[in-house]
Amino acid sequence: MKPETITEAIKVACSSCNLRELCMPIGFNPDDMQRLDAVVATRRRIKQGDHLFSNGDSFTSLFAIRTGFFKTCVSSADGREQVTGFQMAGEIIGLDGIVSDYHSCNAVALEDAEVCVMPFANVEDLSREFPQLQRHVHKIMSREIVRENSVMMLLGNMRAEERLAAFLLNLVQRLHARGFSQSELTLRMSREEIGSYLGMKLETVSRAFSKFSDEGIIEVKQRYVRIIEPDALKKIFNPQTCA
Amino acid sequence: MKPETITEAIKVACSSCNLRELCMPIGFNPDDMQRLDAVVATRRRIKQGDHLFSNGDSFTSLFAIRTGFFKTCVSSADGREQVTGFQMAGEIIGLDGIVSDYHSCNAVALEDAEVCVMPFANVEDLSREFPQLQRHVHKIMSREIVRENSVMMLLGNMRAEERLAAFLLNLVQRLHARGFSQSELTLRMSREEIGSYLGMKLETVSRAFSKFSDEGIIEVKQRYVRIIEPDALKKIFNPQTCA
DNA sequence: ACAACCTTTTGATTTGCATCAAAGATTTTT
DNA sequence: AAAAATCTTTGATGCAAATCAAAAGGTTGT
Repeated sequence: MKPETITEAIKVACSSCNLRELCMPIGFNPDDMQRLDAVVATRRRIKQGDHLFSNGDSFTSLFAIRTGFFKTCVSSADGREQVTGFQMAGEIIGLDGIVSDYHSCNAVALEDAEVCVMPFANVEDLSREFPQLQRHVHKIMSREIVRENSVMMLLGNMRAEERLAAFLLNLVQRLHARGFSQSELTLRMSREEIGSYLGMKLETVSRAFSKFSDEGIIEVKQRYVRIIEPDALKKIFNPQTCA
Repeated sequence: MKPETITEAIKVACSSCNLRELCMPIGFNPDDMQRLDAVVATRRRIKQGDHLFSNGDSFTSLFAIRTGFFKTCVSSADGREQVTGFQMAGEIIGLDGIVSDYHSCNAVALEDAEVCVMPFANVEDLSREFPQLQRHVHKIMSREIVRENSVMMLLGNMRAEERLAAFLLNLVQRLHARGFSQSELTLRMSREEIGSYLGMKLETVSRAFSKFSDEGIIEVKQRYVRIIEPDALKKIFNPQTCA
């Protein structure tokens, strides 16, 4: 492949993924845009199952997912694992590393992936010059805090089926925002990983899938899921507003 | 009280609380320090039980707690409440509001409190001038993300007694960092609020307290708690490393 | 000082999910 | 293409925590 072709491919991808919001906040002139490109130092490919970073690794960069799908997880000292999130194209991972200069979680590719490596020093330098970039970095971190707040609500207050309904609705909504179907998805993670994220065992996840399927709310075939009755899912997740 | 006295009190408080890390990152010259004081616009007193901000309020400022104790919590549409954190002097609340310009949680004073109001526009403006302040703001947000990761581990993987042990150890450690006792504390929150934070019912919290007390690990008298055997608590929280 | 209210503790019972177990389904390896 | 490994489903059983209930302890208001 010619270098020109690669560059072209990059431009197309950046302008069509959420990453654009980080790399090129709206309202920049071409000169600024060119300088903002400097935030991305390199690309990195990660094979399915490989770690992008691990607990204890020193922190230098944030990563913007170009393609692929990741999970982040933390481990307790006695080996229990908690999946803290699933990330897809356009999302940023590595924010956990800023506070102590080393990562406190693992980021594992659930399928072959490519990320843009953004050395955090670059991000900070450019943030001081471009208030829009600065604001954007702050929003990304705040968004993650708010997301985790709602996961705490799930884990602390919701029952198994409510958790799975919320999970499916969230996943399909994010996929839809990326141009995929509102009703169909292929799960990139196992029942066990879903369970770890939602604080339940893989058998319970499987049973909840089967229950939804029996009720005609979804169609499940292994990792393929089709949402037949989105309103029923919303009602399970939140009995009040959809009653 | 004379104005001079107030100013003096402020200086003393700022240099002795964690807030200093935000207002005056280490290594600044006196001129810079003076400009950094501009980040704090005003003070605000909040009475016990009052809201510092509520879900839906428009976001303009971060708040640094000078004195007092807060809880933050989110509510589901059908009224279930999840406490997402307890905050004490020197800690920053309001980060949830950055992403969408309005708050997505409630901050409630658990005792009479005073906060420094830091208009976020000021924070961002000064961050662009002072890389140390910029770095500090990033670290504060990252720290919150990492904290929430570990709460997810608690909620997803730990049993009731492990959660309460972790909670007590975390509380006493933060109090100790503020000059309080390593072994004694007075809880500012009810059993119900502890339970909401830890994903369990108030009766379960009470039973776990009683169990620890029966085992001689702690002494409990209502909201007074004395930690008699910190190592036993650590062992409950994490069976492996302290075995 | 008393009444009203709220919080905490403790006991009895229920239940949702975990655990244990085993059989299919799917993917990977050889 | 068979064999091995992994993932998923489903059933039977057990248990930790929720729920229901009531009393005791503490706080607030008049």
